[in-house]
Amino acid sequence: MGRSPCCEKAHTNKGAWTKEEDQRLIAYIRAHGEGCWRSLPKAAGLLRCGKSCRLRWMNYLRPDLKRGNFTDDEDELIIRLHSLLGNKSVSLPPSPAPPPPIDGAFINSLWSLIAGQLPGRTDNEIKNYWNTHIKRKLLARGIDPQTHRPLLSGGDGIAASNKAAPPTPHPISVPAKAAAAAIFAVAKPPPPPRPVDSSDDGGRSSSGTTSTGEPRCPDLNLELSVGPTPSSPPAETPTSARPVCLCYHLGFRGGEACSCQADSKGPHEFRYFRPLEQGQYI
DNA sequence: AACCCAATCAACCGCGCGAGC
DNA sequence: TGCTCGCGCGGTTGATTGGGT
Repeated sequence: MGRSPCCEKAHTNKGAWTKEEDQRLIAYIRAHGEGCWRSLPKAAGLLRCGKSCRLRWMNYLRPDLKRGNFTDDEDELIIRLHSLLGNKSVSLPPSPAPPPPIDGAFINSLWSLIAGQLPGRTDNEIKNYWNTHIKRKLLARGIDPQTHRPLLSGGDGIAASNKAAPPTPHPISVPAKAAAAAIFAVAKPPPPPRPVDSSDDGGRSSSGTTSTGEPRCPDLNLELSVGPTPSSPPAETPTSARPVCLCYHLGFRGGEACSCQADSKGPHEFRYFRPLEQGQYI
């Protein structure tokens, strides 16, 4: 039997969007908000597939998108996050406690997770950027972009490294979503439904700058932690459930990337991540 | 000026997942 | 419990652009 097509393909436009189509879509979403993508094209008078409308809005028309080149900070963050979440699985040592429940709307998968840490960037944009720029950058550094391990000299780069150093079997390999659930005990709730503001700024304040306009060290909200939900009282928290910030593991120090601070007893703990092995790079 | 090729990125496609019935 | 539907993700395609010859 099979799935019904997502739209009536015979009567939909394909290819590049025209200005008029963009205007129609923007106007409709401003008036009615996002959602109901399947019925949106008809309601908005667009001869487009609902998926196509969603994609166009998400990746190009949203008012809070940041355009322009990626910064070095963004580059490095993408690399670090990819090294942790890449290849659709993340390795976690055995943990006695199951991962905390987590907001599924906020925790998605690889590219959207990374996009979630880069305000104003979309998963599609990051994915493209990864494939076109960062892969090459890592290869130039002698790092396999898939495994984040050093490439072996000689032979054919990636293939050689994969042959020689297949991914180490890890204690637990979980799909990205489950891994994310374990990693990201989100320190702030998912953003409220974005009010579709007619002002041009429309939420752009979340795009890496503070209200004063100064850059917020890539406003990464990198409070990646494992532990109780933010509502849990910080005091009295048993050691086994203490929030674990991963920004330290990601290489950030002294609150570079998040507002948390290493306590006086030492750096952040990162209980749920195996420290890098010798010779393993992020 | 014309052609070729690589890089870039918007958009498409197929599929998986979760919610609702 | 199984099915359908809608959403969203990752992989891929194809048009466009820019640099080199």
